Amino acid sequence: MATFSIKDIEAVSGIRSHTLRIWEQRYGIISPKRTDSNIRYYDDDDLKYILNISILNKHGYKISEISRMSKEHIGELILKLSGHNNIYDTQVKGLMGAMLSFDEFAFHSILTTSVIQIGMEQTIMRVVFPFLNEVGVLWQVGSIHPSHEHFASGIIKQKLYVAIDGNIGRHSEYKKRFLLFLPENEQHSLGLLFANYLLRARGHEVLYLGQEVPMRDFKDALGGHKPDYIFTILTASHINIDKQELVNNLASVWSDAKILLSGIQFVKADIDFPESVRVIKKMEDFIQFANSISHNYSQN
DNA sequence: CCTTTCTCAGTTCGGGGTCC
DNA sequence: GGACCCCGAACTGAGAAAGG
Repeated sequence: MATFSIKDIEAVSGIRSHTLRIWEQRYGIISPKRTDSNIRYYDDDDLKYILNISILNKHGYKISEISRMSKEHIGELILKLSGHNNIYDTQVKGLMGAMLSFDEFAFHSILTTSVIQIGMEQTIMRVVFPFLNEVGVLWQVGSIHPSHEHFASGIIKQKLYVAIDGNIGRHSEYKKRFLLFLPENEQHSLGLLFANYLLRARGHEVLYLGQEVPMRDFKDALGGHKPDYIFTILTASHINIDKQELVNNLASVWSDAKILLSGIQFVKADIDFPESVRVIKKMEDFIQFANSISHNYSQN
């Protein structure tokens, strides 16, 4: 079971640490365990409970009122709120709680409800990415296990696969050909998968090679597919790769294609980008680009 | 109806301890 | 040694209740 410092709780829940202490003192609302030197630490259940309290509090419930509610009642109210409004923070906190308790049903239903309410794209942009951002905060401070991240990203990927499936073969007359891949050792495929979905939803043809693609296999795929665009993402800082060489290789390997690069490692890299290369700084920019090449596209 | 008082919730301050 | 944590007390602001 993971443990969290009061600072971790503050970072994830948005509740200031002194406020947490005063809640504890005045309302006995949470009673974290203490180290031998009297420092508070919180477990998964505590964090989930605090996230729920924070949601109710933001929806106007008084803290004194919440302190008198049973955990079951709080759970019921949260489920109601997640289902009946589209304030994204509620969904983000809900996903966090579901992840920490490995509650697959809750995780699925929050995502599904959101997709029904605001569509797949907005769910990814406004709920999933902010959620992953918060996971990243906990990840950096070492407060969650890899299993939590795998659990969450597994379900999110599953949702994306289903959504992608629904668009297979639906090509528009203005379709462009895309080749999507991740360089060797780059593991974070969610962004690429989302790009796959965005493009297919707009009627483009996508050859999705996924992660761990060696350059020679990549070259084999090019001849058959003849892409108009090649898109890749590089985010992981630990990858020992010559980025300039990778960029040069990509620019020369299929000269008919434009190269689209995204991910922090390209965005902040000190590289000479050939003319055919375009760096996409944010996912919003990719969506804008995808819209600009997609005639008559309207979301959802 | 307006002012005063009370209640609630969050913030600030100061002093001391713990951790890295 | 500096960042972080703990605690209690006092302060602040908003809103509700009381009362003249």
